[in-house]
Amino acid sequence: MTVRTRFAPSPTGNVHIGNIRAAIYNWLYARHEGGQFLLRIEDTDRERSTPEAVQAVLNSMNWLGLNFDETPVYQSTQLAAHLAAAEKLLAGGQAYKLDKGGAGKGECIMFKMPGTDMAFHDEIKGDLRKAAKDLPDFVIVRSNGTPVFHLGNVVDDIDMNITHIIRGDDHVENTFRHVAIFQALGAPIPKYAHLPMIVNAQGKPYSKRDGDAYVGEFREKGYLPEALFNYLVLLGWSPGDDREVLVRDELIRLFDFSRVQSSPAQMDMRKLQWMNGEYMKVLPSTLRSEQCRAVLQTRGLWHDGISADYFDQVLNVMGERIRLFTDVADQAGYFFTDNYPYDEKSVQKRLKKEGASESLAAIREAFAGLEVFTAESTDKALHAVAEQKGIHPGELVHPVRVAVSGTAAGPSLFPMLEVLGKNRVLARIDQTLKQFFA
RNA sequence: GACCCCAUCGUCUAGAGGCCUAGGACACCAGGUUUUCAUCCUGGUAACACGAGUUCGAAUCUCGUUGGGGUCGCCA
Repeated sequence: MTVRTRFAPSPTGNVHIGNIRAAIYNWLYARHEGGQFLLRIEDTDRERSTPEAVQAVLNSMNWLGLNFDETPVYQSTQLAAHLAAAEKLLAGGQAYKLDKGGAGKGECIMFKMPGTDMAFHDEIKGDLRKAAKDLPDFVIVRSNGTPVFHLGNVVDDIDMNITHIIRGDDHVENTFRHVAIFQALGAPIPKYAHLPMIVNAQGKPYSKRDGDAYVGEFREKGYLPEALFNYLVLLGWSPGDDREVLVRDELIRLFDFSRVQSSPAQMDMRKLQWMNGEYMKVLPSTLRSEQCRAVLQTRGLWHDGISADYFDQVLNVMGERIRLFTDVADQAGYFFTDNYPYDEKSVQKRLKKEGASESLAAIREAFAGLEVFTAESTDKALHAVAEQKGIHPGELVHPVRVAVSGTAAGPSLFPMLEVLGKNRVLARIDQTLKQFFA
């Protein structure tokens, strides 16, 4: 029998990182086994389900490359099947009608638990059991005639021939109920795997307040889907050796429940960033520049005057300093606007110094006289000035860097000057002289 | 509160009784390279929650304690 897994999100907002990891594990396992990965939208909570939220789910999955097989099932269309199952249970005596009273709600349909102790095997947690007294009957159809989650969930899983249910830890308790329904309906019981939760930096469950918890936010912050995918897989699973940067095909080949952790894991944004850098290193340059340009556009730093050649040079000179796409705006914005901010600390350290203005002025003169303005020629010119003034080249390098970029950190100075070009460099030195030494 | 689950460096983890004076990665610190930053190289700090057992021997097995988490809806 071929393995069939599913991701069954309820579309009620953004896609949480914990949910998407469950989706990833479902996807990985199905691909590992050569089976199918299905999508079911559990949109029966009419109050909260919105088309936008459904689209958010689809977007997140698509971004991460979680392709699904077959047509997605919208749970709201399965109402008749759910109610038919309830009728069957009623007819078989495994369910009964009851007026639980209160607020004049009328009769609902209760599922009758077997009345015995229950147990099921979890692929990650091992054997889980529960005493009969802790397994009370529960509502499967509301008094208004609509099916409850437990019923719909199980009926749909039967309908979709799901063989493995991989979901969050928070469903462990539900599983006893679900197993009972499978049995009552005469359906084979799927295998279960409950994933530990992902907690925030305080070790607490993620809440709305925690940023970074939604898939879309990682995308906006400039992360690569491959990096997030790799990182998330490693959050709760390891291949058993020391490898960490594993491409998708390797993950598919290696993934296995026996190596899934059973304790909760914390996100470490710094490690995620490191991993993103690893993937950034091997990203084809056309994709890299496409994404970088998109960031500049949304930040309002892009304009038509930026030539493809200039843009290429900037990205080239920035090199591996761009670990996130947003770094191009955060660290290299001065390449795209003359109105760049001066970093206060850098100014204090490199400009507000004895002789800095004279040095800048001297360099400006030397640069102005250059016929060709390249990394080599500016390098030569700067060293000549240093020698002439009898100072260390660094005394000139640093002020020039801060003058033309506003910051003390950045690419090698001379290649950077070449990219900026003579006109810009001279104008920026003038501007700096005027602003800080006038 | 009841029931269930979990517990190795700051974080993610390796470890399925002797290979563990506990390994790797990120982060951090120090040094080297780089006239800045980053990269890169070298080195370093840092953990088996606690207590009893079982055993010749326990991070690994058992029990307890403590701490954390999940669930207890006519939400999903």
